[in-house]
Amino acid sequence: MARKTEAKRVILEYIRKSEKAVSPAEIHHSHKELCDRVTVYRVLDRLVNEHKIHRIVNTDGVANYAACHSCSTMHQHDHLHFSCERCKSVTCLENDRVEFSVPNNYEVKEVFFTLSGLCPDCLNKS
Amino acid sequence: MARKTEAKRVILEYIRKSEKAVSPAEIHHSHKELCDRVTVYRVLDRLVNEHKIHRIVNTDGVANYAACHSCSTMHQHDHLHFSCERCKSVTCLENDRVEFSVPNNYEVKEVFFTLSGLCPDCLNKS
DNA sequence: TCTACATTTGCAAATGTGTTGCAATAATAA
DNA sequence: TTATTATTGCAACACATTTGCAAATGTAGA
Ligand SMILES: [Mn+2]
Ligand SMILES: [Mn+2]
Ligand SMILES: [Zn+2]
Ligand SMILES: [Zn+2]
Repeated sequence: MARKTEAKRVILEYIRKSEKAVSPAEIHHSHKELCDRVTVYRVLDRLVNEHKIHRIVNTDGVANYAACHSCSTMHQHDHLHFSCERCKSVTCLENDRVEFSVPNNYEVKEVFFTLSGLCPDCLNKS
Repeated sequence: MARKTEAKRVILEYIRKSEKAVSPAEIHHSHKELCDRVTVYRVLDRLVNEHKIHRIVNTDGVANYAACHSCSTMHQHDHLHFSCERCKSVTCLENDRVEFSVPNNYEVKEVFFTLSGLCPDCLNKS
């Protein structure tokens, strides 16, 4: 049975309050006293398994995590993600869905749709 | 000015002949005497900049590379990719295009559409 | 063909992300 | 309260990718 721990509570709260998806390194840097770096990874794994957050692999290969909004029994994330090439931020575009055809003979379990370029912040500054 | 080197020629040829996208590690393992591991990375970077190949980040964060077919002046890859969770293979589904709406206030430069699950080979064996 | 020189390479070392083993700690069911 | 077991910290590991620098090499121009 899953236990309530401070690390889990604080990390989930942090992810839920964040505008952007966050990386394990970001979480650890902003909560140095909370727990070890390894614990961050383990807490994130648990939260993903409990459908509280989802994992987005950035275009540079680094994992980022964002809150789930309607994934009670299974993950359902067919929305777009935006990866900024300048500030490296990852944003869920929850309202932008994507249409595609499932290829023959493949069993699709998850989908990852990511656009990259410049986010609104970086676009303003340029 | 870009130079013709053996490493570059052989690596490009290998990628073009491959059915699946290939990782730097795969390239190096199958061409041990060709060049150093670091050179593989550098050659791949150059080939991407010259629009000869494109980079696909697998769902496990590892980079894979596949040949470009019509990217003379800039990369244009709005096709689907499939990432097999069992054998880790990455396949370009060049014929499967994706429809999406460009979000407001974002400047989109590249798109990455990846499905994950089981590829035909692994589906057969299960 | 020869030469100058920028590009490319090898090697060693570093960085960064993520994982694993194990003993100590702490949440919670009973 | 106590027993059970999930969770944690720490050290060590695995692996992908990058960096610095000196040596090698491709090629434009003499
Ligand atoms: Mn999302
Ligand atoms: Mn492709
Ligand atoms: Zn940005
Ligand atoms: Zn497969």
